[in-house]
Amino acid sequence: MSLPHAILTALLEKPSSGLELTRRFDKSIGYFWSATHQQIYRELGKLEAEGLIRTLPAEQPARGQKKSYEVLPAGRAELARWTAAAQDPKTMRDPLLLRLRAAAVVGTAGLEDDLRRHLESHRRQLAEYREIERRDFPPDRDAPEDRLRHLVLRAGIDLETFWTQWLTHALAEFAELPDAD
Amino acid sequence: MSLPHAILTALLEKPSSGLELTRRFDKSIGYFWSATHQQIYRELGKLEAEGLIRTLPAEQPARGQKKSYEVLPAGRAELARWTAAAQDPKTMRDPLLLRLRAAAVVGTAGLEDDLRRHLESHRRQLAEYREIERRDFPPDRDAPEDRLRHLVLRAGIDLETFWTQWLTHALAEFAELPDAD
DNA sequence: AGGCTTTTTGCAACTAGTTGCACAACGGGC
DNA sequence: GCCCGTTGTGCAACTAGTTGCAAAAAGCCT
Repeated sequence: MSLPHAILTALLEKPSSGLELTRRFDKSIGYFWSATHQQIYRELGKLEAEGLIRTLPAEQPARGQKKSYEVLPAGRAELARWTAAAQDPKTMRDPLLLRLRAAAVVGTAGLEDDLRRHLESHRRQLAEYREIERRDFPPDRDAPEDRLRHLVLRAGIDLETFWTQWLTHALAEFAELPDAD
Repeated sequence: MSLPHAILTALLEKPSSGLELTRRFDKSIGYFWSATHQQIYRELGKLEAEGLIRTLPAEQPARGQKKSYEVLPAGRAELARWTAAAQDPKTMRDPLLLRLRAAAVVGTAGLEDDLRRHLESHRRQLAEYREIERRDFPPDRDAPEDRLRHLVLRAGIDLETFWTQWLTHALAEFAELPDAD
């Protein structure tokens, strides 16, 4: 049950409307917890019904019929509770590794191209993370919240680094394999 | 839609009953695609209905009586198709990183213990992978299927290595943080 | 033989996430 | 004034995975 807590975190960082949240879930928070706008609207409704958030009383006119939400004390308390609660390590599920295992049985035909696509995409993500690090975490900033956020970003960077290296290695292995299937 | 293909792969490696599959999903295949026994039984039923697998002709089945399955040619073809098909990189979802991000807002109280638990669990998994590597992939074996399976295992080893390092680093940061919340 | 436990299979209900679409409001172009 | 694309919100149906429980066969004990 992480989505509500992802939303609470995002709203604490900055009160937002559903669409703004959706946009923010396409970067930042969404880098390690993705969500679609439908999920977000549904969850906002629930959180409001539970009294963890509320709509900000209307302010600037702007366009549309925007509803902005902010976190109530009960919401902050729930987030703190969840953050501190012990959770079991998630069960791993990686389709790409599964496909490689399958390829050991049914042959590697066609797989190589997709590995290249994945490599490309991990490289792009890595470059983006590095850019964020350069922009948001210059060496002199180290307020506690910054250090935690930087730590999370480092996890992203190191994970993408791992994948680019591993995929590169995998492609090299493929090149050496007899390519019958 | 990976579960059916995980099962096909497992059954091609060795025909099994539902419970045997469940056991195998607790190691090996399950290391990167976990599944519960209920998922597996349901999926076996579907795969049989679709004509991708069949029960081994032993005795007519009844509840509580073992049924073993094997993959039919159509099943192998479907697995080959799926393996070669392009798939988008999965959207990342990691509750632990999310909690760290939340901790930057609501404080780190209580989180440290759970990080230690996770570190312990990743260390255990890493040791297990290393043992499998030692046992199943001595330096002289390199048949093509072995190389692919070894590649997958290397991914597991490197991922667990990353997590142990990152968690160690995170705990070190925590030690330096003012621990008010 | 009678009951007790384990093995093996499975149903049903639930939770979480995805996909496809609907609809209202507003701004801009003509 | 009217169509049209954009912004913003939302419902409904579907797919995938989880949890809790139960029931048939088989072995085990005395």
